[in-house]
Amino acid sequence: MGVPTSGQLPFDPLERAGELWEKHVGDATSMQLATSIMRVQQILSQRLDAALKPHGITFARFEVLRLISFSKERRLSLSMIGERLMVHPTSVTNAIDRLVGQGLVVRETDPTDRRRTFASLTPEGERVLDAATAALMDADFAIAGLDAEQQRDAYALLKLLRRADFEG
Amino acid sequence: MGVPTSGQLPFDPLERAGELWEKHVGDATSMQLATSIMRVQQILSQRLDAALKPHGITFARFEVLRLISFSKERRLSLSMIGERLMVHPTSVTNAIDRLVGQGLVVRETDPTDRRRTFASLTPEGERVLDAATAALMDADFAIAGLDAEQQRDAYALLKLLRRADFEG
DNA sequence: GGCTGATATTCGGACATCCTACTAACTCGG
DNA sequence: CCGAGTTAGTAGGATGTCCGAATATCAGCC
Repeated sequence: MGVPTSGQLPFDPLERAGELWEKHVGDATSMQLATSIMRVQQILSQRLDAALKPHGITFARFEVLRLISFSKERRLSLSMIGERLMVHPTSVTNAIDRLVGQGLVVRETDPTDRRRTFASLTPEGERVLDAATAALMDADFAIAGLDAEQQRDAYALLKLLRRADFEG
Repeated sequence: MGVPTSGQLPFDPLERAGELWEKHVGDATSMQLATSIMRVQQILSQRLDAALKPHGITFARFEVLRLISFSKERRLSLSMIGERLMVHPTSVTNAIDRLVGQGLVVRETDPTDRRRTFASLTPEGERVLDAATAALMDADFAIAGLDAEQQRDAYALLKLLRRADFEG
């Protein structure tokens, strides 16, 4: 099939890359971790999107729906969504456009500041969010192979890499 | 600026998301790790591409150049590149198209199997690869905040998540 | 030897992300 | 009270990734 997840290779390509790097360049520790993070994200993204496919959304759109549903007034400005998800404003516009097109979200202009646009869930959006949440929990968020303690350890280590981005 | 890396938030949005998830849904461990991986990849990708920008390539293209240079005969078929980097064949075609357009790589048809296409580095490709490698090592592959032991720990944990994809 | 199936690559389309630039609207100081 | 600067959102373009489908070539079997 040629699909990246088919994995016919009899060895771990990242281990191989590390050996070659050590031989030709030098210490491979940081290179291996950086590359590893890129690969794992790719794998995870595919698994998560596959789990959500029956519900017609992607993980990126799921995160938007979830964030809106968690807000106190059940609506959020697009800029707030961008800050919380740490994505570019244009990415939010793109996601909201699609969600509106699917009938899962509606845009409302803030009367007190007409630059601002709120996004809120439609009843259908609520239903899809609930079903998608159940599907992701059922799939354990594609985190297979790590027990709860390892998951927390990994989270703590990755948090150190993110630190610089939420402390200024 | 609205840039995702500017981070004006006084709190960690992933911690906040975890608290809300625990309150409204349930155990947040796997959700937090999955989301964390997505975010860290995004941050890393931006840092790595920024470090490579002066050299005119992205991290995706850097990986292709590096892989070719490590091969025994200093050339690789596109399918081999896709397997090793665990990306879709069309992604390889895309990357090679751009590298050829930049004059860093050349395509050659395998005379013994005319379905196959080899990619090899041009002298300019070698130069750019060396300079890019130095830039990435200088930036420590954007892995700031983790010492060598933590980096190896994180790598080992992430490897467990990848396992299913290189063992069939 | 030729037909069927597998393999290698490419084409076109869909998504998500970024960046730069633009418009509209708000804020604040003189 | 009005102009300069800031903020919110969107438009257009570039990258990279995936998928499905098409093309070309090779391999094996009868």
